[in-house]
Amino acid sequence: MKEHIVISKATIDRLPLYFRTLRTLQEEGAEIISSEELGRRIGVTPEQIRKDLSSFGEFGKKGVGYYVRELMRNVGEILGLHRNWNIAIVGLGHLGSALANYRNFVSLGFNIKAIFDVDREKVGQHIQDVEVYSLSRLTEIIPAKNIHIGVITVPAQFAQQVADKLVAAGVRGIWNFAPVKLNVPEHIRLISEDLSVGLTSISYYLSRQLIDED
Amino acid sequence: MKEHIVISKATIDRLPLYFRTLRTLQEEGAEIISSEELGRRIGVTPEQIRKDLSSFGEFGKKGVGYYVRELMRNVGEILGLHRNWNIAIVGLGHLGSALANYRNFVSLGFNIKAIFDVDREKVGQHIQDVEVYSLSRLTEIIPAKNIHIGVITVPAQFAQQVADKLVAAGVRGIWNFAPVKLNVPEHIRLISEDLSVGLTSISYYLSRQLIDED
DNA sequence: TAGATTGTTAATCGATTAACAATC
DNA sequence: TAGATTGTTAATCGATTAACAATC
Repeated sequence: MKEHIVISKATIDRLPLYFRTLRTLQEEGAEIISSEELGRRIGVTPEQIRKDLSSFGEFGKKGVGYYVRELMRNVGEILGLHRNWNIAIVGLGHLGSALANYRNFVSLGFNIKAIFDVDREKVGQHIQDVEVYSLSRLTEIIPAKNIHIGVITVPAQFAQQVADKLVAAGVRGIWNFAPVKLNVPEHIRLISEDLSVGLTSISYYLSRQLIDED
Repeated sequence: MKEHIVISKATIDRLPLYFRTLRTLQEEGAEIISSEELGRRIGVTPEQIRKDLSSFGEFGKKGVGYYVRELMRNVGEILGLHRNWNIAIVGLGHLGSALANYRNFVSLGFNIKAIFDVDREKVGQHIQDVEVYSLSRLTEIIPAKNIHIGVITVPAQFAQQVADKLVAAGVRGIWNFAPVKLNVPEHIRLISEDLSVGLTSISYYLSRQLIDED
């Protein structure tokens, strides 16, 4: 691996797409893939793919292409998917429940180890064999179960305090679905999703279409 | 509005964040906000905000700032949130069900008008007053209910055929949660979310941290 | 008026695309 | 060998940041 190259955020965001597509290809039985064809399947230019991959090493064979299985393994290692990550979901509402049941995460090496909620009715239940704990036990259970990543699916007004508790309890990454800006220390990796952004951006484009059509 | 300026994708993706924050400010009773303070709340530089807004018009007052209510109305209009959009959810699995129950959409002007699923057990049920129809009736119901946007939450292998049906039935936008690249005609606005991207990107950074710490 | 803050132009930075030598 | 395709450097494009005149 090349050590001193700065890898762009854009590249890192494309890697999961490469991984996903390589896995599909592998399932289909493909052994070799060119950047041309891979690009077509992903919706990215072949140059982009070659450039992205080249910041991590030389994975292809000139005049031939990339070996699907080998490239998948390499991209998987770059993404840290060769090891297992323990995650906890905080907030068993509709979204938290959907994520707790999402089988895809497991196949990527993410293991849900705990779920937290304040609702007494939910505490003690099991979702896919994972126990639901009272939020008050978060500080105790996060280190006990060696949780690396916390997923926040609580209402916006509670998100910051949940984030603070997760950080204090020792998680190293937070995946936030509450529509607020969270403040966390520098060393914590925070990714926020806002589900209304996608829909709103569709709304933007559709309104323009109507104007254009006038 | 300025007509001939090309607005960058990055700008459009930030607008929903501006809108969300302005709404919070308004609920807090703030009447005026500077780009400086707004930037702090959103996590964006003040220059960025002024630049973004200036592609649509002059919404601020020099030496003063922006009137919260007025700016919110303007950004809302830019995003097409001043009108109502009818949406349909295809696939009432865990995720589809979470989206169907997500109250936030309603407050932005998105009205869920229909839900489709193949499961006979689910057909006929109601989620928040919205009826669940058999997928076979999609072609009939989309135009009847004047659905503008279709949300795809079916398993990956069925996503393309659902997209085709939605397009044929007349939707103009598709919000896709299935982890596959969908092909749709040029005039259809497609936004794809892949929930595993966020988690995988956290995994990438956490693996690096470990290496750095060695 | 003086202080504050916008809107906009110019400078910088970063990411994508094009081109092509290296080589399988 | 000839054809194909990578890896990489250079050129282009686009987005962000800095600076400041305009003006409330």
